[in-house]
Amino acid sequence: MKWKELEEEPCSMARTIGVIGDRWTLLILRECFLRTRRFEGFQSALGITRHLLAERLKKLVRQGILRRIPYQESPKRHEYILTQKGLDLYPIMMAIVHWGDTHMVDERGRPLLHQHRKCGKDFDPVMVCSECGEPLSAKGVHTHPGPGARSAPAAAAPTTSKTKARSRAA
Amino acid sequence: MKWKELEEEPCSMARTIGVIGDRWTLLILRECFLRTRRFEGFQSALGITRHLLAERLKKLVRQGILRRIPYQESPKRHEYILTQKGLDLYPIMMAIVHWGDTHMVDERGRPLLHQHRKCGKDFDPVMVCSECGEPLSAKGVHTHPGPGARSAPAAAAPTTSKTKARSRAA
DNA sequence: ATTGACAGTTCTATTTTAGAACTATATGTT
DNA sequence: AACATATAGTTCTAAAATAGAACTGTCAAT
Repeated sequence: MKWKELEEEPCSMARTIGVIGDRWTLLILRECFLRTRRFEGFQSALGITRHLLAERLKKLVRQGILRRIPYQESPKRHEYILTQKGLDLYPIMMAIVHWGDTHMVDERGRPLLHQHRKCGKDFDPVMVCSECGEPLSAKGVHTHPGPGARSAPAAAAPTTSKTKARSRAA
Repeated sequence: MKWKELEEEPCSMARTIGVIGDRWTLLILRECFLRTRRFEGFQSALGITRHLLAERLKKLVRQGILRRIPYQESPKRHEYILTQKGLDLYPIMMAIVHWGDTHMVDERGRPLLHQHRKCGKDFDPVMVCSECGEPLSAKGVHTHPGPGARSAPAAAAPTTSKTKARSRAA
């Protein structure tokens, strides 16, 4: 599969994965949320090759996740700042961190704690239903096709090639 | 960087990314949550090469995210089922889908809707503070080092190589 | 005049992934 | 008996992505 295609699939997850679903992009975004803004900052924090870093930053800017803003003239220098679209990735980041905190920590415990400014306490992120406020779990949720679904509710139109992907929505 | 190292970094995000942070793994997990269980099911739903699929499934089993369970003898056949550790990835999946629903849908709208069995309504996932129940945003949260932090709060011990990554915790 | 900071670009070597074909075991069909 | 089908892989080569290092260009400071 070419990863370009991913962004056009009728699946919100596939599309999102097409944009942020690789290791370096995710790590770059971590740095963004930790307030790194400059090329050298990302490079030295991550040990990513300069080539790939330049490439990924361009992609994130193209996708509207980062904005490239000049912070000095002569020589021209820019900072990379999260847009609102980028800031909206926060729940994904928190969910990833929380899973790691739950399943991947060693004896030493969590590397980083999160304090909610509003209530002042160290917290865990909890995902709840927007309608009733109750916590969500895989088993408590039923998925069904929405207006953007590609195929009829039941069976997807079979494709000709046997190795081609079936159409699958999410 | 070798991706093996990632799993040993003092950062819950890096460790998690080391396990699930690549395109195919994420898409395989999507299928798991959509109740795909068998090799051929994953293969035809995703169009992934059989080679990579076998490789990724092995890794997910090794990581305790999937369990390989026999469903028939002669010839021996197995299904791949999410463990609790795997089911705990649900908030990550939902967060990814929700971001896509918000920022990546076309005119047609969302491909898939989610209904909360408990309250019966179609919902969006909302990430809230475990302590006060208020919604979370990047700006409303302050991070600080926890017991597993590698370095002193301020500066990390500098590594020898200039291209080596600085230690960074999350 | 030289050094250093910053933000890249360019190059080759290595690793990963794509794509297709092949293996193996058992069942069902002609 | 011979052949096709289903399932779950493995093996192979070609193409693409990434690693690692060196290089470019602009300006400030020494």
